[in-house]
Amino acid sequence: MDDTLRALADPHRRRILALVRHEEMPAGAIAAWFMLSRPAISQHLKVLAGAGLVSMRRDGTRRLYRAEPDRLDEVRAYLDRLWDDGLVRLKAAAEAEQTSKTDGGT
Amino acid sequence: MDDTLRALADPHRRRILALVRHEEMPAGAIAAWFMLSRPAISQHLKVLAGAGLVSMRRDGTRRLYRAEPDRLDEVRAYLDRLWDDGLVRLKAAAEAEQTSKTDGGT
DNA sequence: TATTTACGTAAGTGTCAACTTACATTTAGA
DNA sequence: TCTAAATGTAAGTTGACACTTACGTAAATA
Repeated sequence: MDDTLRALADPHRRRILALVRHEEMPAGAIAAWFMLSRPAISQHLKVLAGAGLVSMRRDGTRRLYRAEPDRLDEVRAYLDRLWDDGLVRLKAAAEAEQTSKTDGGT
Repeated sequence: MDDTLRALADPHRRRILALVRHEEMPAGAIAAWFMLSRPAISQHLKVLAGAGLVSMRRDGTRRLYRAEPDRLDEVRAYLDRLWDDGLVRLKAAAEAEQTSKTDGGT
């Protein structure tokens, strides 16, 4: 979830998500919409894929990306719980331990 | 919206939000839950306040913080639009949520 | 096999964000 | 007014991140 929210925190990545939300699109076509280098887009796509927000399939030399709605639904569910649920306190404590483990040195 | 999503991208700030989601809490009490310096928490609170996710009121020397649910509702609405340009999925979510409480939405 | 096309990866750089300690500010009370 | 308590602000350091250019890789084609 942490990866997902960090991925969503970037405006360029949100634009990419909007582009591929309903139809798959090759990386080059995505990059064409931005005034960034293609490698930059490639790196953004990698972040989005790592967060589970997009999926990829090969088509010859091209790579077609498509949004993954399930992941965003999970974000929505998480935000709902963050607000309404009492369980979040426990989860927050759990994340605290996980933070100190994986995120040992910032 | 950009400020809000960046604010939510930090695990410490999400923990703070969970702590003050339903009752106001002084800054010191919030900081007591973390293994961070109080200035660090103070800065996080500033970010959250700047994003409109928490509000503050003075009580003597203390400052009581409280979550602002409206802002998170806006985040959810934004994510809905990001996916479907709103409409279908938002309507379904609204109807699903209508059972628990009445929510006007935007 | 050599070349072209489409794309990812590596390496390097500048900027920003999340901490720290030290100090300033505001309010309560003796 | 002086002190103590609660908190915010300033200044500085470190690490992460979003870029860039240069290079590597996989698939189609001649």
